[in-house]
Amino acid sequence: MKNRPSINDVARRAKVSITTVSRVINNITSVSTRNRARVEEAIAYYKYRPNISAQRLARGSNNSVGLVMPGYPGIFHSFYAVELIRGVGHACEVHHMDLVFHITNGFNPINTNNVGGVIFADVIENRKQVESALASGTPCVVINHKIDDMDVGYIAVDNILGGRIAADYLVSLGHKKMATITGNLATQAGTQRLKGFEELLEEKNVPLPKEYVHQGDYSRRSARAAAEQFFKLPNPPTAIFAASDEMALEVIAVAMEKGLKVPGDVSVIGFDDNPACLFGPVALTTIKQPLFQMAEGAVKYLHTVIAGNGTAKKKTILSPELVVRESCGAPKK
Amino acid sequence: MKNRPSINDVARRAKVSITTVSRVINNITSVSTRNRARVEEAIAYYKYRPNISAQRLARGSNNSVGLVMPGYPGIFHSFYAVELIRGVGHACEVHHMDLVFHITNGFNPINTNNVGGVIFADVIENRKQVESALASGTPCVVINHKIDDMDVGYIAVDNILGGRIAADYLVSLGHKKMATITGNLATQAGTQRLKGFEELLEEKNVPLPKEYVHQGDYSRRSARAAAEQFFKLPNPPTAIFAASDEMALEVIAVAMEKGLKVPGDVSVIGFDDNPACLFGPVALTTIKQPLFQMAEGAVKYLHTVIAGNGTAKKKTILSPELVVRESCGAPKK
DNA sequence: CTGAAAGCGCTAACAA
DNA sequence: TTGTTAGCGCTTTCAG
Repeated sequence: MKNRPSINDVARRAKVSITTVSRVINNITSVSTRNRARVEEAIAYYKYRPNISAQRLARGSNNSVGLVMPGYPGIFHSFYAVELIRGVGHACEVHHMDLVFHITNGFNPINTNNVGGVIFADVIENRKQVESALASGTPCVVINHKIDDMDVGYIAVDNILGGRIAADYLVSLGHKKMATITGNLATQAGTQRLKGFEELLEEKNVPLPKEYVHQGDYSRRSARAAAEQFFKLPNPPTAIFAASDEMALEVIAVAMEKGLKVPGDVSVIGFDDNPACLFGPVALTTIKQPLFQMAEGAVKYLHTVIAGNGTAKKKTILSPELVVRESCGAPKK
Repeated sequence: MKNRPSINDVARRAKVSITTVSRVINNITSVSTRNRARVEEAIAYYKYRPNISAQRLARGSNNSVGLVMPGYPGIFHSFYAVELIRGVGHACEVHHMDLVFHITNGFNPINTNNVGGVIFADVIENRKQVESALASGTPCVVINHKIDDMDVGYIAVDNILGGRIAADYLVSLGHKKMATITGNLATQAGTQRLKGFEELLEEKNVPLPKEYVHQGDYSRRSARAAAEQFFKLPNPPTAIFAASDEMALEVIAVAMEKGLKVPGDVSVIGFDDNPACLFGPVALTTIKQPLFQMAEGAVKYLHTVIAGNGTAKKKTILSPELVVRESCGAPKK
């Protein structure tokens, strides 16, 4: 079927030993220019590419990274997941690593046997998986979830700060009645964005009544339910912080259906900085979270750990950033 | 670092030869119950998992599948891509195959060296990649693009039929002025949905003036531009067929911004059956395309080809289906 | 700077 | 039903 040229073919044609071929493949300098040229010629001639399985077997190490995504429904329809995949995919290409995908229910231990390292895209109920991966000696890094009680790398955004920034901005605009639609509270990002929001409001002595906090799950559907609740309230909020841009977009949609103006009647602020925010009827003000960079950072981390050279920073916290566009304004008098 | 138990450890503990261990790993029946039990005990004891690189090297075959996605901007923000990834990921899990990701610019030949087969998620300007993958002896299958002049498998939906179904439904509702926003016309799906739409209209003697055809690219942004054009026309259409649900959703959004009722003033029909269609202000009527199944089918195809047993159907065409919800009605008198 | 030789962990004839 | 033996294609000592 597939009958590829092997290192032997190349060596034969170049009239050198396979060792020499191996040396040029691996960029080892101690090869004479003459031999190097011959080998390169032969490689080109055969369009030779080393067999990775053989390399891995011989080297005893594996330069592929597993990306494990929690498989809850809807995860794949989120900007979050998709941006992560893009970022990880891109970084893997840059570092010449293979990307292997695991979509997990969170329970079965994932097979870390055939990857050099694994990236967990958030950790929800799958701590066990991280533990067992770690136990097998596989380098791990988790994205967007701080874990300080395990010896695992992470790269996360400061979600508490994100919640605070949102609240602070709204307060600075003069709002007194601010509501929030949380993310999935099973995720650390969800609880922490809420926490930051609450914290800052408390510091500013702005009350946050229970009916102003609606538990969402990052989905448009949950945002719609929440928004409808909010607008039905006898004393509706003048500003809404949604824990994801997709939810924020849905809030705007609901508001417009009800004949409310954004930001005239109600201000809306999101979280993510999803490019989709630019194209709706109102450009969304949001908290930018550097997802793509987190993904890249995770790959880089594994890359240096697997290569075993240099030291990789184990715990990284990135800062979110306010991006002001059109969806927030001062409250109506 | 990673010092895994090998087949030797297992054999030693079970007091059998490594061959026997190999046999139980590979579910070969000719092993006595006693030995099988011992081996299983040893495997459990060491939590042994075979080294895939070694298996692949020894077998000379590779059970991983590469998924190559065209890397044009926005691809990853589309329902299409995401659904495909989900489907392929799921099917790979079922078949115990690894999924390796390639995001390609369409030009560099993709490295098929380390995969047993490759799935092309559509083919745009990357025919060359398919050719070279095929030339290297790698089984290939392309999704959503019929290619009859190459010896490659495909699994596609009948997009011409899809366009026809949309037009037919609109006509049956009594519409005379129907417009369409096409998909990216560099994709086969884009041109064929348009073709089917045009075809049927012609058969029914309904004119399709040039200003009723707007070239889109599956993105919300392009749909917005198109919709604004349509609604500005002195004689605007009473129904719009968008080649993707995301575009259809945007058309509805624009319509509502202009104070038009859907479906009262304008009917909208999409393509995909994206679950997001259920949650907007108006549930979207659409043409369902079985993306998830296409993805699964592609994996199954490769699986049987790689395993080399049984015959796999090389060319598969699936039918799209009309899903009636709320966004289409009869035209206003 | 170069090559011979010994594996990496596993599968697959082939014998027994 | 079992084990012996040769590799799969590559890296890596170790001599030269």
